[in-house]
Amino acid sequence: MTRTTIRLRNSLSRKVEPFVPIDPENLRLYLCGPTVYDRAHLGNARPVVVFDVLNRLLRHVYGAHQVTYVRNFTDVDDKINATALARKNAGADSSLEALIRERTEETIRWYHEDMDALGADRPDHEPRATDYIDAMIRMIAGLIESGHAYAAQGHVMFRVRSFAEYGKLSGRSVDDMIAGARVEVAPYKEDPMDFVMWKPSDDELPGWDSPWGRGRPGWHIECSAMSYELFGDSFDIHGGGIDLQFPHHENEMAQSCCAHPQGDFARYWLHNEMLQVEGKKMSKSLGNFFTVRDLLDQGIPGEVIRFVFLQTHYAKPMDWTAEKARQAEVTLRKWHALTAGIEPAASAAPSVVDALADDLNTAGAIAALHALRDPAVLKASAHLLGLLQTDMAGWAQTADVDLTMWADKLADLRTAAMQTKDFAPVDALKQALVAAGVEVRMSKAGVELLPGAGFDPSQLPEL
RNA sequence: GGCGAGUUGGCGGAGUGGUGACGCAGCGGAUUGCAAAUCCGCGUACAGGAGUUCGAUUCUCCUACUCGCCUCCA
Repeated sequence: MTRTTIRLRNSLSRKVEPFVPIDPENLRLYLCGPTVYDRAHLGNARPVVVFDVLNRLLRHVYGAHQVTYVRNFTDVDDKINATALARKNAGADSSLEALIRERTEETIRWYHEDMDALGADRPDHEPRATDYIDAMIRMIAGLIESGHAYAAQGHVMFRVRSFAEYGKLSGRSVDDMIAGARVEVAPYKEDPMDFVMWKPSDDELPGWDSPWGRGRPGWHIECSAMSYELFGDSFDIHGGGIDLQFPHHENEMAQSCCAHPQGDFARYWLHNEMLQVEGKKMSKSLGNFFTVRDLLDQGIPGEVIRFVFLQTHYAKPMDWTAEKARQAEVTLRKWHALTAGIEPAASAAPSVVDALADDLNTAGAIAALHALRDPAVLKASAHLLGLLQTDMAGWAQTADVDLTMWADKLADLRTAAMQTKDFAPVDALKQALVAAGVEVRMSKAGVELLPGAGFDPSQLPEL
């Protein structure tokens, strides 16, 4: 049996390439996770869902135990520090370090809740930057030793000019970027493009002892250090939002490739495009900024959010609209009803697998799902996309309320009305039931009442 | 300024060098006391221009427009 060939768009080559794992028995997947300073906004969820599907596909093709999925938590960050400091100044009776830990713990808990609601499987490892400070220091020290970095005024900088490939991932040249003048010039920098790997901390900031004094790591080094500790000097796929391509991933690559020149760092880079809301960039200033939790609290099920995400290919900008959410809900309700109580088939439909293998064509996979006629196959295939999972079906389940009394009453009124030709009482009860969210079906065979989309038992009419 | 993505019917969107998916909405019909649900049927869309070709929505070039990233940011 030949194994499905997965094709992926590799940011490094800017082409869709066949995916060939380094070791088919040990696939390694790294996704840049969140900085845990606050609730995840909707855009944060996109790479999570994209990678969740990739993870499912890889496990489907290579075997569940052959894939290791890592997603980090960035818990060293000035916004976290600021929150902790604010709590300290507001009279909190703990150390700054404890307040920071408290803030990151609560944010991670929220993150888990919200991503779980989207049906995203937890990664195999979720390393926290603060647990890998030693590894970062080791890597930085090594880079200084090999001449790729230098210490100055308590900082350690990466010497961008020492890495000939710098700019390869994001398709830009160091000279062009300097010409663009969007770089910070600092006295401790040899070159304006050099970036910080380690920076000093004052007493108001968390810090760790290092050969360069008490300080904290720059942003990029954590992924380099953690991926090395967990995966070694080469791994298969590294992902994140397209906005991370530069500078974050470019810098990671520079650090890692210089620190471990014998390795490749990441073979394939997968970047998802940005999210928009009703055709516009999501931003606080436009007032269209919201979190995953906001949507969930509005009663939009996580599965619906997931479906909307998957309708757009990850490499295209995705537009979140209320109308899409509405349509997604209709479709999912239909499928849930179709597959309720049905055992999923042994394997997913080839049409769905093929669509996903083609650079994660999730929209094509959904199209293929629509074409499936066998509910068991539909269910199994939807599972590959993380849809129609039983633990997510709760929202679509029809409320478990016995409507027999109302059905009987309606049937009686109808029978009587057939004689008297006065249908007003029938219509009155029917409308009341519809208002309560009940779907009313009357036919020659009799009356059938089904709880519908907005069913609210408290709105049922009195008898 | 640098880099990149996109433009398919009312909306969302798949896909293809030659019989124009699918979903939602809409319309007509069957059915129904009326509806709902269901079933049947309908729509003649691929930004514009030039080129390659027997033939292009699908390939090439140009133009227009939209959007994103380049700064903490997924």
